[in-house]
Amino acid sequence: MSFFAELGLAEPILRALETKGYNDPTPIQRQAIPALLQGRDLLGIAQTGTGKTAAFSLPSLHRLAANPQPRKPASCRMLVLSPTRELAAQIADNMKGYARNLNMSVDCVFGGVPVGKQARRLVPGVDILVATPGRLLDLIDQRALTLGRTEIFVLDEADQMMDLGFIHALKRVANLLPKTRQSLFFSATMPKAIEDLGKQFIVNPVRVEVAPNSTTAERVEQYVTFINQAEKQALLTLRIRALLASKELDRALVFTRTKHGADRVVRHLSSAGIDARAIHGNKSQAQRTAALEAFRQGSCPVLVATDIAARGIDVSGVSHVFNFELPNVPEQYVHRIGRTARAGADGIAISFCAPDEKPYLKDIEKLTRVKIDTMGLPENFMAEAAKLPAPSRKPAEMEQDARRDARDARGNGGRGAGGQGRGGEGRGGQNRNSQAHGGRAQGRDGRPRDVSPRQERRDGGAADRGPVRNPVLEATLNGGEREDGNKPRRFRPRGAPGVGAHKHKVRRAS
DNA sequence: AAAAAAT
Repeated sequence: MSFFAELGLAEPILRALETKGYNDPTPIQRQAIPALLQGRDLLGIAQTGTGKTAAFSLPSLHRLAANPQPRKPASCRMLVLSPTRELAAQIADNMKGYARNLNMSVDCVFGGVPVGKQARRLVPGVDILVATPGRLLDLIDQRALTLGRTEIFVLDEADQMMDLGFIHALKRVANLLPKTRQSLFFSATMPKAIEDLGKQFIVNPVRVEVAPNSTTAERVEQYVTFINQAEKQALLTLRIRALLASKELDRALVFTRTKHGADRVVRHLSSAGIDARAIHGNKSQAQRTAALEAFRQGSCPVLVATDIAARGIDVSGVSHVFNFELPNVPEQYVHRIGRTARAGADGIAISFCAPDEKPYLKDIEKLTRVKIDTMGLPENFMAEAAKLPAPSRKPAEMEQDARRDARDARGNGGRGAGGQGRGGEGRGGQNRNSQAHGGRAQGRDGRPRDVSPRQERRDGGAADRGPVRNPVLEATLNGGEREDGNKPRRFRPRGAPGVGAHKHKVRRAS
């Protein structure tokens, strides 16, 4: 008999766990499951890779199954929100596994794919719905879904979901949920200010914390190499080449600060003969899915990502995490390196730190209370670097596209309608390129774009950036206080000159 | 300052 049985989980759930080969509950599961079975609200803080998904899934499934309800049209009994599409899909997959012996439907909805099919699937209602915020609200606005019968509300990566960019959507969703419900918030990091903000969504929560706030996974060996920005690319290429040659590297995840940066790194690695793919928010959903899948399956050993992949993504065999640039939010470092050393494995995290990034490194070391060891440059670095081939040039037309996009994002917001429908409904995952080049999304000059959802995203962003970024409005929403603990930022219209002099002081008051 | 998330 498994130790999960002692927690009081129902037999069909125990059998599903057996199938998966799970015997021992992790610490967060051991602490969270009894409280959740009682119906308590919960604030769960745990390192990555500690089984958070099961911690909220198992007791929730148990409670839903213990109180069976006929399915109600356009409603869900349990709602799970995730900050990225990939994470939502992963959570839904896991939950389907846990629910396999129960008569319980699990569905997942997110943007970047046709909405029609999703809306139709919701017509009879589902038991468990995993979603990203934008598409969820879209479906609600279309009357494809109501939340009036939702019994359990789960917020994964809760700290990120309460960040400026998400808080609006979150508040809307929370207002649509019944007052009496069970709410569960999970995250690996939970800054105090965010935790306070969360209290308006959650009632007298049990607080479960299995590791000190913001600690990094123990089994990750962490290193930092001090290097100029201009030399980072050569260093990354040489390091990965050597690690691949010596078979030390199974899979490597490389984090960059920007989407363009991720593409640039991929071009450099590719021209050096290293198979790498990029995943970031400017890629079409099909490209994102394909890149992650190739990385999972092992056909592509190097995935270059923005922070889109920093959280939650669970790929086994990630032996190395490279921080090509250091994250400026120190919590993000914890999430990033948590992509390695998952489920008992070891991992190595190597960060490249340019002179101007040293303050970030300091913040990270302060947060994690770890002094990160220095890793020197490889032997003959300069000579070896000089031998590397020049990267394939980014096509000039892409540069033009980028400039035009920037202009569009500043100016007219009125494109929206052009991006409709593009015949995607029946189409499966692959071959989405032809779609991007097909029905829609040519530039104004009619040239097809490399990436389909970008333009819409930009416009949408421009349209709602004003209110979301407005600290005055934020303060109002938060009851008169800036909840993030930062000094209010001055609202500045796009394109207006900034206040660069404060750059460093603003970042961290304490 | 960047990234993510709807069309």
